[in-house]
Amino acid sequence: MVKDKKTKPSKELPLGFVDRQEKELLIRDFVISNIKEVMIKYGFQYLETPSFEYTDSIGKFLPDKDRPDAGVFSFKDENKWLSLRYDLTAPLARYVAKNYLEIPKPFKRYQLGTVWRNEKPGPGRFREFLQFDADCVGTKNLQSDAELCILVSEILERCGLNKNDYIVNISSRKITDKLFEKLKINSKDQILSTLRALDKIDRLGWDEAKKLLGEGRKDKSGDYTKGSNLKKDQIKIIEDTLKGKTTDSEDVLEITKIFEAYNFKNYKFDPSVIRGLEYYTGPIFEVNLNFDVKNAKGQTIQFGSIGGGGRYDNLVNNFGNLDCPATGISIGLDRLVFALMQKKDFKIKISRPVVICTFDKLRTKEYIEILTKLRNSNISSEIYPGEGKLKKQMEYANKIGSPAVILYGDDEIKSGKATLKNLKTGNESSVKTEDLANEIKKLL
RNA sequence: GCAGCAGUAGCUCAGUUGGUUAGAGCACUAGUUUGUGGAACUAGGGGUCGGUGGUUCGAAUCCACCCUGCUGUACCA
Repeated sequence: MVKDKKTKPSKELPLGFVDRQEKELLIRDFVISNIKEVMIKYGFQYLETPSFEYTDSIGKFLPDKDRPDAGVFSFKDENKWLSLRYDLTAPLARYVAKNYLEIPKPFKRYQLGTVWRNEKPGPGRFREFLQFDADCVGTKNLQSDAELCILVSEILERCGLNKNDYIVNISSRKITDKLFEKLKINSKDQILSTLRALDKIDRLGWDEAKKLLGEGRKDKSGDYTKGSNLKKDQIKIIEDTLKGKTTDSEDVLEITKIFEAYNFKNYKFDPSVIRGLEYYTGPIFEVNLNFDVKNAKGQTIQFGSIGGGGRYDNLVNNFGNLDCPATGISIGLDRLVFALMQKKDFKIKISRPVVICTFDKLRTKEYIEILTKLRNSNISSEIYPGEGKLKKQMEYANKIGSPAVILYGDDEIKSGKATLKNLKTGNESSVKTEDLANEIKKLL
C-alpha cells in the first residue's frame, strides 16, 4: 500500500481537548476518593446520568441553522436533537422531574462526570472536563445551601488546601434583583449586561467594571466591549450598595448564622458574586483560590473560580408543574487538580514496578517464578517487556522510575541468589529468591 | 467572535542588507563496555523552515491570503 503524505491522519488533538497523564490522573483519583468519603459522611446519594440528553431537556433550545452547536456539542438523531451535557445540574433537574414521585424529598445526591462545552478554551479550561456536583432538591431550607459550602470546604482541605488557600464567597441573587427594582432597570438586556459587568469586579476592579456599567471598555489587547449604558447616579448607587461589607439580605444573614453554628469561618460576603445569569433565585456561592496559578511557561494566569453554585428554585418546575426548590454546588475537578499540582508541598505517590531483567529466553520459567513471588506479595513488578541487552533494560528501568532491578542470570541461578540492584543508590546485594519480596519492601 | 503576539528536528530555540547541501542543545539509535541505568566520549538517523499563492536568476528570510497555537477580551445555561 502506497502511503500518501497528504492522507496521513493528524496526530493533533481537537481544539480544547487534552491527553491527561498518570500524575494528573492519580491526583484526580485522590481528589475523587476524598469527595466520595465526604459525601457519604454528609449523607448524599450517588447518581449517574448519561452523557447525552435531548437538547431541550437540558435547557438548550433547538440549535439554529447558523450555529447548530452554540455552546454545546449536538447532533440530530432520528429527527431529535441530542446534546452532550454541559453541566450536571440540568440533567439532575431532568432526573428529578422524571422520577418525582419515587425520590425522597428532600433529595440529596452527588454526581461525578465529564461535561462538554463547545466554546473557546482558556488557560486551565478545556472543552471536555470533569465536574463534581452536589445538590439538595425539594426544600427551601437554607441549611442545605450552607451545608454545600461547608462540604466543599471539607473536600478542599482533605485534598491538602489550607484555610489561606481558598475562600467561599457568598451573596444572593435577591440583592441585585432588589437593586434593579429600586433603580427601575427593567429591560432584560440591560439587567443581563449589568450582571455581567458586576461579575467582573473581582477580576477587573471597580474602575474598569464601572466603564462596563457605563459606555464601554477597551481591554489591554485593544478590543472594545460595549457597556450597559447606565446613568451616573445609577452606577453610584450600585457601587455604594455593593461595596458595603455588610448586608441586610435575609439569605446572607441566615446562612451566616448557620456558618457560625458550624464554626465555619472561611467565607466572605461578596455582592459581586453573580454566577450564572439564568436560573439562580437565592443564595449564590463561589469558591476561589488565593494562590497564583501558572501555565507551562511560568506566567501567572487568570485562573478564576474552581467552583460555585447557588439556589435555583424554578429549574425543576420547567419540566411541569412541580413545586421543587433546589440548591447545588459544583467543582471543576481538572481545574482543582491543575491548581493542586502547583502547590509545592503537594506530593502524590506513583508506584513503578521492579524490573526483572532477562538474559536468556530459556530461563523464562525462572523469571516467572520470581515475578509470581513478588506479585503475590503485592509488589509492583514486571519482567522486562522488550528484547535487548542488559544495558537497554537498565535504561528502561531507569526511565520508568523503577525502584530496583533484579538480575537473575546463570551465575545467580546456580547459587540460588538473585542480584537486587537499588536504582536510587546503585547498591547491589545478593538475595535468596525467597527473601526478595521482603528486601524490596525495605527499599520502597 | 474580536484583538495582540507567535509558528524552523520529538522538545527548547539560533539562523536579516534574500545566496552553496538549513544549525545548536536536549531527546532518540548504535558503539566505547557482547552482565549494569542515571556521567563522559564517538558516530548516526531525523526537517516539503505551519500551508497556499506571489515577487525574484534565487525565499526559512520580502508580500498577500489561509491554518494552528498562546494570551487577553466577549459569550458561558
